Amino acid sequence: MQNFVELLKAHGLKSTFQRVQILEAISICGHKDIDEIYNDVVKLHPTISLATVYKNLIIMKDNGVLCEVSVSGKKSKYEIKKEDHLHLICTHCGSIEDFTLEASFDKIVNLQDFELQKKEINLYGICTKCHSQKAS
Amino acid sequence: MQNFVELLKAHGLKSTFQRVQILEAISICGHKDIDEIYNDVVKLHPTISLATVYKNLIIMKDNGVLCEVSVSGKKSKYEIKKEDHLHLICTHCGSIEDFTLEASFDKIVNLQDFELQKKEINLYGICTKCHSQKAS
DNA sequence: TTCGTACCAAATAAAAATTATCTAAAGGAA
DNA sequence: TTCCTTTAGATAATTTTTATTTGGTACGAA
Repeated sequence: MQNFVELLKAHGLKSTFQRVQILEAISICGHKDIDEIYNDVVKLHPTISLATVYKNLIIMKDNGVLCEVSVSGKKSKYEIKKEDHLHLICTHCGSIEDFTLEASFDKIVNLQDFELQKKEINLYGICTKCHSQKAS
Repeated sequence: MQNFVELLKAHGLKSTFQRVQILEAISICGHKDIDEIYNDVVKLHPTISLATVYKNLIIMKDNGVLCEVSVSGKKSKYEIKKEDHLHLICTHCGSIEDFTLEASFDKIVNLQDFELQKKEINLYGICTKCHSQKAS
């Protein structure tokens, strides 16, 4: 359990009951999509609006508190930002497990007790073309 | 330029004008989202319905003709299925470049003339729990 | 304290995206 | 060609996401 009040302030965001509840909900299992988050928070705070959850997920993502995990064919999951890591995503039950390792990719794949079906590696950044345009 | 008629049949799908046009549109730049595909195809075939594009993307994905590339914060892109590879996604212009390499992850990252911001590695498969349930 | 400002939540409303339904037409095999 | 099955197109319905409006609350300055 982290101190989410401080986490929010450290990123320049006001700490509100709703934001802390959203972060609490995510931290329970590490990854949740918006419906799971809303369903969790609404139990503790029945008047919360789904739009509030949308807005706060976006603002917390933009300010580096959260990361969005794009999952093929499903709604994005959100996780509290931490160092880069792998996601082992089960195509059957949808569970996501984190896996931090600095080994080579082949090593990772062979080590796992996980029936691998698909590897998805996306590197986000600024491409050469955009980089040179920014400089000029 | 591939023979998309044969590709479809090889995956047990009927070859229709619309499906071939969708595949042609994707193959031009390698990755397109649904709006880009629709805008391309509608020029050649003005009566095509957006729902047709949706339906065909899903069916061609389910039958292994296409892959969905989840892009954080944007609509999924679709690509014609091939061997696993990296995606270099520019957060500025949205361009996607394929990068096939069997080197270690660190090597890949350092080699690139690409200002890396975020690594997203998702491995899809069947987790241990689901695997044992299927066996029983 | 009393304003004024800024930010936020909630409640709609609105817009956008996706899926379902139904009928006519096209594809593929005999 | 003929038949059967699948698909496309049109439309409606649903779902998802975003925008707008209103009211509340915290904070600082006067």
